Amino acid sequence: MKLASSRDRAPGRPVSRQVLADHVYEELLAWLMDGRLEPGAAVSIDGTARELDVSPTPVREALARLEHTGMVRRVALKGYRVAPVFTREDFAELMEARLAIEPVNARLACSRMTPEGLADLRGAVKDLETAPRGPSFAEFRDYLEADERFHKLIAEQSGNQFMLSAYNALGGQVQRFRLFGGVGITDAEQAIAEHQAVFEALASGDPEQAAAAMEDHVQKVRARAIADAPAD
Amino acid sequence: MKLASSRDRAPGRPVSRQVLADHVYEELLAWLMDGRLEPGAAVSIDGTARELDVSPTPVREALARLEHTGMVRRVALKGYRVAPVFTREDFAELMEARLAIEPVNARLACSRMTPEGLADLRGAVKDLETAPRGPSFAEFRDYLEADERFHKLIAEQSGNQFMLSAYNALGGQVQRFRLFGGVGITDAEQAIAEHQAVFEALASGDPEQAAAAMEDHVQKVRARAIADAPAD
DNA sequence: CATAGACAAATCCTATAGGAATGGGGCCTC
DNA sequence: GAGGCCCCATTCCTATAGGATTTGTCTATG
Repeated sequence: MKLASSRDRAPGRPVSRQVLADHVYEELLAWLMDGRLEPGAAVSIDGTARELDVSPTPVREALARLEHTGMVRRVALKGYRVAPVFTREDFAELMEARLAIEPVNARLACSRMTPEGLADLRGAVKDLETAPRGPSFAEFRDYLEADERFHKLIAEQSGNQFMLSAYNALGGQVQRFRLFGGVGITDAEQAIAEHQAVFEALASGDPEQAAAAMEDHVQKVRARAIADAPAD
Repeated sequence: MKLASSRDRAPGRPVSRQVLADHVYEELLAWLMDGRLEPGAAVSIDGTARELDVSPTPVREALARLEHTGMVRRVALKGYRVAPVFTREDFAELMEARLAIEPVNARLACSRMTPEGLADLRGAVKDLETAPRGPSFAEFRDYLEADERFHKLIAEQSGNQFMLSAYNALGGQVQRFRLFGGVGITDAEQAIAEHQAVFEALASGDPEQAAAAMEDHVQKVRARAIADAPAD
């Protein structure tokens, strides 16, 4: 594979303002979410560099950033590995944390919601409704993406950089993908209804109602996931 | 300055299992907390490498990790800078986030508290009481360290890796140091009393009481800080 | 057959070198 | 005198090379 290097761009074009390490970072992120890198698999620095046709230096920098997100783990002098699979305990902890953080985000976002923010949220809900949700990963990828975007938009609209950081620390983007990695979407109808409820609560302008709707949603997600959890 | 390289160790001695990038990371962290690197100051990769007598590669890796903590910011092709100073809005957002996260941590920690955890907390409170708190940074450094340790211990004792990540995402360790950078400690007596209250609530084993004590503490910290906030 | 030791390949880690971009200072032009 | 242009020093960014470490395999020995 060959990444676009900053050297390759045509002269005069607006510069990309992005360096190779950033491209490598996003490429690795895509690999993780595509399931191309399975949990526990080793991520060789030199190997990845050869694969992407870059030198190990930017790969090293990209992995250093990824490590802090929890998606890969590093052991000194041994290299990087994709973080291990989610256990039931991990899932329970994640939901506990989401219950602590996301209703607060909804409450804050509700009181500071802009028309543009509402429009973005409406778009995410729409995408959630129309996204295909077949059994294979490629088919429900868009669904999960819209789900994640909905929650992330609320975190951003909270207007609180630390709440956004805390939300991001949950690793929502990827944890979500990995959670359903072998399961598929079985609760789309209910989940969509709950997202609509959250959206309407936000649109209504009542912060407490928004927080309650979000809490209800997360709790129901937890209940459904526990009900048909895959074996560890 | 010269960092200990893995090459320097005597043969046969147990290997350090730590690489140069880790040393650089911790050294930079210390610089940030010592105030040796002021907000807004540029952190040159090559310059830092020369200063620490290492090559730029491990410095680059260390900075990539630091960036994700919010302590330094990177602009592509321009380099790293220490994150700008806290504004009043930043502070308000931080306290809002702490109010959302820390009482939950206290509640969880209370129900899962171990005797060892309680002993550690007791030690942190003791250190808080006995730490000097003079006007200069070096003098109240230990005080802030004990304060931070107290809250971090509770986050760890929560037994929830995601709540701990969320807490760390607030940048507690450093934000705290930077907050009081030019102010000094003026509320030690009240703060110590509140920490003792939180500790006793945790020791009592009543999760709701622990959460309430923590919420009370954070709200009072906010109130006091707003009262005598430095000009932006 | 099991185990310990040695060799080899792969990998990580660091240093060095050089191309590329940025920022500042001086100079020229209008 | 003001504005624009060019040059140069500094710094970032990437590639390459080589030493150090780990791991798998193979062999020899008890």
